Amino acid sequence: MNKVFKALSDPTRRRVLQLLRQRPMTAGELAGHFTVSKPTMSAHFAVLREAGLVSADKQGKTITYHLNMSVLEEALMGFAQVFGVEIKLDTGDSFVAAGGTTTKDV
Amino acid sequence: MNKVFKALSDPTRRRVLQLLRQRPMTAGELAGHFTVSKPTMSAHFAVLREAGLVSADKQGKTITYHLNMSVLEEALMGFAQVFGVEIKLDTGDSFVAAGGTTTKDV
DNA sequence: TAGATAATTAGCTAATCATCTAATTGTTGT
DNA sequence: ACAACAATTAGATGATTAGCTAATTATCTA
Repeated sequence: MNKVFKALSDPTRRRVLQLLRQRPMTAGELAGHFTVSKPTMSAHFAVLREAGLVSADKQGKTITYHLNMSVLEEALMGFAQVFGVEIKLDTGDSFVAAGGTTTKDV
Repeated sequence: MNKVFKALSDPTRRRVLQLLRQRPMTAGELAGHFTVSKPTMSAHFAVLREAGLVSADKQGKTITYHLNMSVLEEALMGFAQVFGVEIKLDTGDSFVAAGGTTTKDV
């Protein structure tokens, strides 16, 4: 869980996740959105991978990254729980609630 | 907002926030919960202060820190919004919702 | 097979960070 | 005024981090 927070602490990495929210992208495509060098981006990808926030799929000579939304959600859930913040995750087809010692129904 | 995430990226600081969730505490009292030196804790407090996550009240020779729940909530809201995660904050007397481009009522 | 392309790894540097001890500031009580 | 106490600031150190260029690996295609 610490790795997730560490990964999220960098603005570049947060923006990578944001980009991946829309659709999976290759490493090069992602790198094109930033001014830093490709090897630097590669390092950012590695941090995100190790935190489990993204997964890499190799197709031929390109590597496509996609967001692991569940890991992001779990981190958010865990964090909210610790701070007693009611959270409802809209996973697309259902809601899951977490947090709040006294569950106030809405 | 970057300062908030940076502040949250350290486990010690996250635990400080957790402790302050229950009740305000003095710097010394907080430091008592950790094995690191008081100056180190003081530095952690400064990071949390600069992120706006805690506020300091000086009473005589002691300084009492308290959690700025609203800042924490706003950070969580902003983050959730960016990732399209529906969030409901239980602020004690009302709920506030954020996130989700398509608002599914529950 | 050679050249081009996508991405990573290697190796380095400058900056930031968590930590420590020692010194300083400000407040209280005798 | 002075000693004790709470906390911070000063200054130093070792570790981590974000960034770069150059080199490497793996794949595709002419």
